[in-house]
Formats: sequence, structure tokens, C-alpha cells
Amino acid sequence: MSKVSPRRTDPRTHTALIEIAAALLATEGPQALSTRRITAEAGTSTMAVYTYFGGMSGLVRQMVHEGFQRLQGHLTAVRSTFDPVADMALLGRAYRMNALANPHLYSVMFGGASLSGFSLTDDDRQHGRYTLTSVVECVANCVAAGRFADADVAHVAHQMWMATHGLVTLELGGYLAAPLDGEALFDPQLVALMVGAGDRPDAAARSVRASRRRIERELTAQAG
Amino acid sequence: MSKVSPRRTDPRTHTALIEIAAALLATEGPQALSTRRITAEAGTSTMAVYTYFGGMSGLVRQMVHEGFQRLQGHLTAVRSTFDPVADMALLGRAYRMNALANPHLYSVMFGGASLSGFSLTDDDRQHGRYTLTSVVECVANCVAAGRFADADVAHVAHQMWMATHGLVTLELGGYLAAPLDGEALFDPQLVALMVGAGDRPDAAARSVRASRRRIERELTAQAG
DNA sequence: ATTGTTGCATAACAGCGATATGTTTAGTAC
DNA sequence: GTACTAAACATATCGCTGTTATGCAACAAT
Repeated sequence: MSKVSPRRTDPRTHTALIEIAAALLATEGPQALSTRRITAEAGTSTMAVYTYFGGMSGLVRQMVHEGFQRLQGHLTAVRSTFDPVADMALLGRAYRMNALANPHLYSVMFGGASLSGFSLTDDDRQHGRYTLTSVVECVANCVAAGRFADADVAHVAHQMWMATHGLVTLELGGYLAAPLDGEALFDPQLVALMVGAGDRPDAAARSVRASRRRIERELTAQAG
Repeated sequence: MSKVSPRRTDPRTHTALIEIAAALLATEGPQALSTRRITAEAGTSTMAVYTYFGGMSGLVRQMVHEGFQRLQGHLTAVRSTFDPVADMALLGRAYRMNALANPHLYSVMFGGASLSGFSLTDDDRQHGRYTLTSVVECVANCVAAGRFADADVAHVAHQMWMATHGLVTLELGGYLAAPLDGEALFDPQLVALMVGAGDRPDAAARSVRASRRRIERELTAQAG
């Protein structure tokens, strides 16, 4: 049982490969993702992809996991306030902004876009389902505050997720042409669903509208 | 000015290539779509793809157009009845069934899944937007029948489309695990949106539930 | 210093879409 | 009926892809 610790991998190369791949995916799209492009920009040989990730699929998987983590970070960054309906609007908007900021990555994460032979495993999807936990909590807050009808919380959260996901994916697919763009459709969509969830129409519209100030404040704070 | 009509293409080979490609996409997924696989099964050389479609992108584009045509056929097959809200539920269900029957094709049509270098053009998307016309008409019927509030018809139709599209894409992506599968979520999702569109909650739930008989009848009629 | 284990570069392989080149074939003109 | 033309199509090839076999270099343990 001789324990031999041979040459170790360089963690900087590991992160560099992921970052280069993510940048390539974001700027030039899925077509540009190739072992040769990535490793050339990283200054290594194509073998690095295999020693560090076991292949192209492994690298894509790491990117997807980071994408899930970033999304979750954006969602948990939305604080719970006295107005849970406005919180819900902010959650949806954060979800949409994250998707618009990384459209190709979002497609791989949720759209099922097969990228270089990569396909989601059930384990990967489990990371993605954490998306829902923030929404479930928010719906529970809405019910607790007496704003939503006391329906199945998980069902309502799924409705919110599906509606926002549908809006985002159609928008990314280019199917929401001006002047009916995603921004103009986002509020009515959320309001309609909230009304369906038991909120009174005028209250839902008012609270979504009222959340705009928080939204703009947080966006400018993030940019500055 | 001698008019010479040279050798013409064989329309049977044309349709055969598309059908083989569609079958391959449906059974083995996007990875199986290659000029060599398709032409080998068709008994021709790879050049056939280029003479008939100008390349792989052209063949995929033809498949997508046929997919749009079939979807439109399924939607227009939903007849308008005295209950436009139930019609809306049937429209959504037809949309979902068509997507579940051809998941990979649906991803290419709406998910923006880049397939062998193919990407949708604005012209292609215009075919896809015809999806909305059936929904717009149905919403207009709902408003005319006094079932929906007199809001922007196009906005409401977009909401219906986005919600159904979101449910379908998440379902295709494997994100709706049992027991919260798409079937269990479909009705609540539609009811919530219809309530948000101005329908009374109990009436919306009742009409969606009432449409089940028509749905089952038409499905069994289609199967038999 | 020797040895064992691993990182990683080089070169190669099978498969991909696309193309250049040559052959075959169908349709017209005479 | 024959000659001609232009497109259909096959063959071979190119540059690209992910992947792998091979070999060498580097580092830890003994």
C-alpha cells in the first residue's frame, strides 16, 4: 500500500478552461465551443480537457453547474420584504435578467440544447430544480400574508416558473418581436398569474408596478 | 435562345430524405442527424442533400417548416364551440400533444437548439408566429362571449402561448418530475391564466374540466 | 538515486459538413 | 435518330470535430 502522490493538476488551468469556454459560449455561441479553440486560448493541448474534465461533456457540465449556482445566487439575492407579491415580481425579473445575460448557457441549462454531445443527467437537473425553492418560499409568504389563495404552494410555484421560463425562452428564440417584447409582456404575465393564484387584480397590478423602484435601484446598484 | 430542360430531380427522393431525417431525429435525437446517415438510408450519396436542399441547414429548415405546418394543422383542427374557454383549453392541449409527439423537432422550432449549424431566420420564425393566430382568435371569442375581460387580446394570447410553451419546454427538458408532471400541471396553469384574463375562477375551472370529454373523444378518435 | 504515478504534448483515428472534380443521365433541338 | 447541354449524382478530398494511443517529463515516496 505505497501511497504515491504524483504530479498534481493546476487549479488555475482548471478555472481558466471553464472561464474561456464560458466566454466563448457567450460571445460566439455554441458553434465556437471546441476543444482546440478552448485549449489554444488557454495555452495547453487538447488533452487538458480530458485530464481535467474527462471530455468535452464534462467541461460543459461544469459550466452548467456554475450557471445554476449563479442563477441561484441571483434569486437568493432578492430579499423578502413586507410585500411578498412584489418580491415575486423581483424574483421573476431576476430570473429573466440572468437568462438574457447568458442566453446560450441558459439554453443548455433548461432548453435541452444538446451541446457537443452533452445532455443533462438527472443529477444535473436536480441542481436546476433548486431554482424552484426560492419561488416556493415566496409563494408560501404570499399565502401566509393572505395575498394568495391557500392553494397547493408547489403547484403555484411551478406555474410561476413555467410562465417566466416560457416568456424567457420565447424571447431568446426571437419569437417576441417589438413592440410586444419581453419587457412589455413580463408584467401582464406575472399579474395574470398572480390574479389566478388568488391575488386581487388591482392589488397585483399595483404591487408589481410598485416593485419597479426596487428593481431599478438594485439594477443600478449592481451596475455601479 | 435555346431552351434546354436538363435532368430533373426525383420528388420521391426529396420527400424520402426529409422523412428519413425526421424519423432519425425523432428516434435517435439530433446527434444521429448527419448527411452520411440520411443518404445511406436513402440509398444515395451525400451530394443528394446538397442538390435537393443546398446543405444540411436547408434540410433541417424543410423539416422545421413541416413541423410548423403540422402544428398549425393540429391547432386549426380544434373547432370553435359555444364555450370558447373550453376551446382554449383544447388549443393548449393540442399544442402540448404536438410538442410531446415530436420533442426534438419542437426544440429546433422554438427552443433555438442549434442543429448542425442550422439557426432560425426571421422568415422561419414568421411561420412559427402563425401559432399565435389561432390563440388570438380564441381569446377574441372569449372576450366577445363576455368570458374574458376586455383587455389587449394580443397580450392575453401571448400569455397563453408563453405559459403553455414554458410548461412544454420544462417538461421536455425533464424538469417536471412525477408526481408533478405536465398533465397534472396543465389544467391549473391554464385555469390560473384564464382567471388572470378575467374569467371567474369557478367558471374557468369548470370549463377546463368540462373540456376533458371533448379532449378524450378527439384523442381516441385520432388513435382509432 | 531510484521508482512509480500522473500531467500533458504529439500524433493519429473516425466521423462530421462541405466542396472540387469527373461521370452519368435526362431532355431538347435538329 | 443523333448530337448537345445542363443538371443530377458519385467519388475523393479538405478542414474541422471529439476522442484516444503513445511517449515523455515532472514530481512524490522510498
